Amino acid sequence: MSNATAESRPYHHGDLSRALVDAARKILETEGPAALSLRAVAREAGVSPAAPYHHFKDKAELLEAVAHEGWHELDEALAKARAETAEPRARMSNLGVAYVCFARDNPALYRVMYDRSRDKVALPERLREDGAYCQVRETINENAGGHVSDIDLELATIAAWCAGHGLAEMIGFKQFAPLKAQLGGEEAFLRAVFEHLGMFAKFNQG
Amino acid sequence: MSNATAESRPYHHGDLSRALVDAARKILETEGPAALSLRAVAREAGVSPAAPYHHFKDKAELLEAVAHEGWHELDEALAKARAETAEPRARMSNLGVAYVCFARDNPALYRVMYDRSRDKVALPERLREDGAYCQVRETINENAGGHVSDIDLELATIAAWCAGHGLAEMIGFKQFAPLKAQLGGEEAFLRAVFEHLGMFAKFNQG
DNA sequence: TGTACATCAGTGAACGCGCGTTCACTGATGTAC
DNA sequence: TGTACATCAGTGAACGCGCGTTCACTGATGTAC
Repeated sequence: MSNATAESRPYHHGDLSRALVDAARKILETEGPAALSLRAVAREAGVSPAAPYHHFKDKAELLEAVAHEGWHELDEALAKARAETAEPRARMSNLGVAYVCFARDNPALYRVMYDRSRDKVALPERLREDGAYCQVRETINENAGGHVSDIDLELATIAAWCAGHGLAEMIGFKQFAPLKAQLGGEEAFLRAVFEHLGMFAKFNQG
Repeated sequence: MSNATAESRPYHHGDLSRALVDAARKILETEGPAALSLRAVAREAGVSPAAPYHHFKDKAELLEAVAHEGWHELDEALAKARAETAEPRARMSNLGVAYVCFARDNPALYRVMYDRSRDKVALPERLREDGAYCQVRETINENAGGHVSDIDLELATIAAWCAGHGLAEMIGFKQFAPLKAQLGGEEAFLRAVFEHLGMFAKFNQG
């Protein structure tokens, strides 16, 4: 769809920004982050190497747009998972599975998202009230029945986030294949690992 | 120490393999993984760009050597942390802190270690009985008093490993600074997060 | 409705760069006799 | 102990490559009158 089919493409593209972000994501998922050059993106979008500069200041700005889109989609995936049940415990579990599955399905995008965040003061998802981080925090708060100090809530959210991130980064490791098979699939494996984290035990004892 | 001081260096280096690995690590920690080119390593070691080829087949092989050294040092750091106490619960906690501190102190090396592992069937540390992974597993086994199935032990180890990895990757995030200050330092923050993971609650209830 | 013209969004060639790797070479080392 | 010679471990120049970015340009679009 995004390749240059010399036949029909008009001189003006129509929505090149969009097409460039799509092209970047396609390259990311098919060839990995190392292959993501501005020239490759332009090539994939069927456009000259200079064209992207009419839409993005430089390569970093395009990457930023890609990462931003990734965070947004992660937000949506978590919101969807969270809405599937009203039971706090199950919500938490669904959230964890959804998070890791997002990373599994978009591994290169996921890496770009974090690479772009690493040196920022705030993670993008923290900026919005409906962001992924806040959804996790609110779900933990529900689990605790609301009776938890701000600082404990923050720590628990960080703990959960880190556990999810660690698992997300490792879920693709070939290493785990036998165990996954033994447990009857990847999601069962995921739930079993979360179970073993005994996550949020602190807030779930009552 | 590794710069070319034209005065004294003999034509033959003596131990260029060693010097190249050192140079690579220095670049890694001062300029980050993106700056790690073979040419930069040779430059840092004060040697021509072709010299490394007498010691490593290609760039990948040098990276491999660097990663290998990293895993080895991680093993040692964990062994040291584990030996500091005989109390299983404290051992586990120390192991977690030591792991994350290793990553914090060698962030770029840590990333290279995982980048080199990502596509392998087995993680290097699993291959040796005294490796980091086995140390974690054994400590969890101690916590459980030895009464735990193989599969549960494996799952718990993976859970702990992922949690540690997630925290290790995020520990440097500026985001956490206020919370660290509030808790009285990075190690206190770390221990608090581990505490909130409620890790190994499953095996610690008795 | 038609036309002049400013602006927008492309092109394609070129820039300088650093990279991984190879090559023919040479200086230093060590070993056999 | 001395010497011929094979081997080892460097050099420095060169290769082709893809990159990010800039430049002068031009075709397409939209707006004022």
